[in-house]
Amino acid sequence: MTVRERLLAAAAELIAEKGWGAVSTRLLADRAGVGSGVVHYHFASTQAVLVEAAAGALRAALAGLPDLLAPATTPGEALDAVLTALIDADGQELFIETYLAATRNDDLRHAVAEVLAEFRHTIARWLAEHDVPTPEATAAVLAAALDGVMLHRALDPDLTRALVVPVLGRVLR
Amino acid sequence: MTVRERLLAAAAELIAEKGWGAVSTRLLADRAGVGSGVVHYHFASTQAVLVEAAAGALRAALAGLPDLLAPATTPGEALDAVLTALIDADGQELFIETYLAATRNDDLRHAVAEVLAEFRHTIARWLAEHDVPTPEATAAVLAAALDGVMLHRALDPDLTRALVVPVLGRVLR
DNA sequence: CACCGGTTTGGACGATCGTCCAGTACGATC
DNA sequence: GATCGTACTGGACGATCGTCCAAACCGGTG
Repeated sequence: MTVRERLLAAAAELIAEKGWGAVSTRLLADRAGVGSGVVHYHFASTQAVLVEAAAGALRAALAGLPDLLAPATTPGEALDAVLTALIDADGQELFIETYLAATRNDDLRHAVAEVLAEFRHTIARWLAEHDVPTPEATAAVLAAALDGVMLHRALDPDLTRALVVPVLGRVLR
Repeated sequence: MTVRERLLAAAAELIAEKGWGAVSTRLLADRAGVGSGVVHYHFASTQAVLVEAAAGALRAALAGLPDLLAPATTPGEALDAVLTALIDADGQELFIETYLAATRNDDLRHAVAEVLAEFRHTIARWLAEHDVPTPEATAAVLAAALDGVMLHRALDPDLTRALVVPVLGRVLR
């Protein structure tokens, strides 16, 4: 793992842990186990590290989706698979932080919009193949609902998969 | 409007505008049109202003909900009313910022948990009165889904009320 | 061995942070 | 008019911020 990669990994951890606005150059370097000056050797600015790390984490999460969705034959199975993956991901809060940061940074906004569009498209394709009505609109709302569940789960662990799937499953009928 | 209230109003604006971590003492005082020292005269710390402002905004939004929900007779009408109120509120991003900050501040966490529980309860009561199955679980998921829609709307204005209501309405049947 | 380009270090710089406090402004009370 | 308590101002303090840079390090080449 190169120093550059260690910095990106540290950034992803710290955004989720401390919040986007609380990740500083030195905190980043300390977590990566390097001197503080190396951040600006590999990146143009501290913000640039955060943006690249966040966009990378989003794309990585998206990459696993098709394989996850393929074996599901019923809406309940599909929902269950996606939710499990999202809950297991350590980056629950990272995603939310990234969405908020994207509203204030144009580079990040474009990256997030791209990933989000592909996420919706992947979901919509599965929905269309399984005869769910209005697949595009359903996918858009489902993506939002899933992120909302992630957000609320950070405050209320009782919002379990077993509770969410039956209710959200009604959307897919 | 007292200086104390002006500070709280400024805090609510700035959290939504700049993000929780980027609201500083002097930014707060400037927006409220007062000297920078007055913040620590009325409040114990800058964080305390943010917490009180955020909790107050959440409670204020919750206070209008019952009156909003009362005239609705169908799930579609109820959803439409709640979504309209949320979208019209200037504080879309304030709520999300507050949720994230609550994961890192115990005082705020308790305040948010309280408001969220009452929000769910209000929704659940309406659902039970209109014969929607599993009203408690449905209300919990609906609350999360609505916040998710608010979050995605900040990035994609195409996620309109007209698109969301029919899809999310399926949850209420 | 000397030398080199890429990598890393740790500290300097000015700006801004949260907090604190001596001093000012001002209506109420005597 | 003198005194007082509350509300407020603006600047001082040390800490930390992002950024930059001179110097050190280090494997590969002459």
